[in-house]
Amino acid sequence: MAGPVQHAQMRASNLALVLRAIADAGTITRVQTATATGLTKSSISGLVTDLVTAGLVEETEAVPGRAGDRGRPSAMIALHRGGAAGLGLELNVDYLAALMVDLGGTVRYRHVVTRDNRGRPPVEVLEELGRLAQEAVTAAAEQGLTLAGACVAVPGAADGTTISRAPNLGWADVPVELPLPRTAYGLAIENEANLAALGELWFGAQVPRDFVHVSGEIGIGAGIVVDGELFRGAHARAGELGHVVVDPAGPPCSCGGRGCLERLAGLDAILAAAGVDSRGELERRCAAGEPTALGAVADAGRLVGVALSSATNLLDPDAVVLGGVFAALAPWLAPAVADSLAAHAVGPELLVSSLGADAAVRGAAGSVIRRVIDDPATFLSAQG
Amino acid sequence: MAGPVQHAQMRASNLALVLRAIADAGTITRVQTATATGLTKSSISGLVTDLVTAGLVEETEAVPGRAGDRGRPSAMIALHRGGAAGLGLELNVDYLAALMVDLGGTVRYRHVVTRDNRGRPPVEVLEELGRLAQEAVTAAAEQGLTLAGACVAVPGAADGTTISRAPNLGWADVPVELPLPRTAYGLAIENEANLAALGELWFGAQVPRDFVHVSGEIGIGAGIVVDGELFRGAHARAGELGHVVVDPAGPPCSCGGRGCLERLAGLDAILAAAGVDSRGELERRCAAGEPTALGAVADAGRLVGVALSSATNLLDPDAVVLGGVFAALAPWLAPAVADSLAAHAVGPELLVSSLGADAAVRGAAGSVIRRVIDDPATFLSAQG
DNA sequence: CACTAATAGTTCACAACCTGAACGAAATAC
DNA sequence: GTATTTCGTTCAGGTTGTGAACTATTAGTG
Repeated sequence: MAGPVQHAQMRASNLALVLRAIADAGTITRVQTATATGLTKSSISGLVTDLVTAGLVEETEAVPGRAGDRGRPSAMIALHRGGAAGLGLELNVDYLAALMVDLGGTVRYRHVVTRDNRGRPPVEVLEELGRLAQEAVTAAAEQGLTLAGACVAVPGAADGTTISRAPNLGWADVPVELPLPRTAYGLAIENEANLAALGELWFGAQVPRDFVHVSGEIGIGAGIVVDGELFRGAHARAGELGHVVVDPAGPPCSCGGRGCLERLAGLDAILAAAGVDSRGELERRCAAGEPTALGAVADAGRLVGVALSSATNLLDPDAVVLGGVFAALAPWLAPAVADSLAAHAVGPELLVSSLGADAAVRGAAGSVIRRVIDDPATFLSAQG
Repeated sequence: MAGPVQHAQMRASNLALVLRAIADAGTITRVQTATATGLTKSSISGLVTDLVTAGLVEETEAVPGRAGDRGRPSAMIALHRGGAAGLGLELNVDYLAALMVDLGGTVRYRHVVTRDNRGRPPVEVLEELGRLAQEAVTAAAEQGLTLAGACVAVPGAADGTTISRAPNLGWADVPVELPLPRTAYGLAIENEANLAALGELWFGAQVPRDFVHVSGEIGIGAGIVVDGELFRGAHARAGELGHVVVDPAGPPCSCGGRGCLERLAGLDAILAAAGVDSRGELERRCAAGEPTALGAVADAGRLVGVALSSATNLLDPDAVVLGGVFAALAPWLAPAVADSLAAHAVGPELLVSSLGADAAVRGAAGSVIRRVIDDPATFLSAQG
């Protein structure tokens, strides 16, 4: 599976193990770290020293100690929140965003520019995103943070550092290069629905380690998280919830099939059924208790529930999370989803996203932090 | 994620790496192993020595060499097929089976006893399975093979070494203990559909590393293989293809839902639609071109295709494999499955199981071999 | 206030393992 | 017969985790 295990890999693994133990605990002593990881005190000593000199971990002054107990008081260690930071960028249909989080997951910078990017030349949009990124880099420097890497969320599929296709933007095979300084982990590009799911995992409230995150927009996509990891499938095309068939006799879909969820319960379908032409108007009418609007949303909810019951039967998650437009419509949508989900599948909890539109950028920034925690050795060697 | 990496783990990892390289190559020299694994000649030397003394690897006399080239001829090493063996057992509704494979994947022993186990007391059935196992153990000894472990395939869910529920047998919470000698890996129990998928992966013809294997019987289950590993989900309940909804307005299912695939395309449903009362008779009528039977099978195939298209959209596999009864009915079923699959999803190849009813036992036996290859260190230390 | 007990963290000799270079082995080429 | 080439082993050297000894620091005890 993996490559050869040499001494360097051994060290790298153990550094990651210790850093993760520290991250999970928040604040912890060296001895506690030793018992948590299974390594000895001596090893922890050296590993922690390395992490401290790299600026990833710091000794906190606040020593709550084991008050009332004898013995030398323990030095508490924790992630160094002033050390590394991850830059998340988002290139979406109607906005650009940059967001930076520190090692502890705190948002240190946020800038969103709303503008319709359809029809704009890719180069121009990427240049604007580059300027946003540079402003974020400047802000990082001002705060004394070391940028560990960057990740761009895009509404489509990515392959390496190119956007292979982004249908809603009308883009295909657009290489992404941004004026960023050299960082330990470089630049990554990832689908926006996947990153939103990860954002929910890392920053959302009460989200388990196995769930399906539904990004309801004009299209319907899902990010599948299995045991805290993104599930991508063999060709990185997993999670196409929008084309799960909910009615074999239903209307034809642009994908060539019939009765796809997206065709019947995507935003366009809901708006049409409700007889309105904007998302804001739909929400207003729902809030006002307008029956046609409520009915349209409930109908969509039932179908979403059917699709999610299939997903549940196949993937066996702990929970299903409604995100995107579905999160905004949750007060009227969720009950119908819950009903039809409960009728067809056992088990999964139904949750509503707590992050709103920021989910994907936060997931992007978080993915950088995640890499630092999972592979601190690369960060150390990049520091020199 | 993993535990601490000590010297022993480093060794264990590298032993596995080398053994896998040898297994993948079939026959290979030490130098080739070094380049394949990324370890140095010196390391390979010691690692191979350990594997040879444990009896997992042997030096083959046949030295094809790089004929016509200068230099010392290379000694070829390969898996020692007379060394370790894995015992697969199957406890199913209408038969019991024992099957043994050696390290190279060759079947060294096979014994199937056909008998309806419904209504029999679990103790009695387990005793009979125990006798089958003992006969296999004797056969292993006679062939000079060292039993590395055993795995039992059951038609239901397993938890540790107990069958937590097996609806088609009417069993629940039955602990499984078999009179087996002490082995390196002990006894494992796993769902039959999952093992059938693994059997297909390891022993089937031309099966990719990402696929969904459909076990069509009275119930319909699926084994999901992702990157060569079984996908179990958060509660080991993944792959419930039988309860994917293919018609929200369909008839109620025993699970409480409506329009589940199993209710509409399970063996019982097909037999009812075809107006016959046995699987054999159904196959005869299909072979004879009887329109009602062919229609019933084709209808079921279309629904299976719909469910599989949903699975494909969610899981993004390379292929979909028809197994169990569906494999037997493939000549008449597969075209309908292929049509509806192609209409609703892009990509997956449609394959038919080549192993028949042996898939699960072979998967069970193979899972033991797999453990030997993945973790030879445990085998070494068990050998003493 | 000294002394003991207890706990945290560091240091250092030691062992396990991989590496790299040197070496021995076995064949072909001239 | 000698040089060349390739394979595999051996051994010194380096990196890393371990375990015991040691230092550091505090609370209790008389």
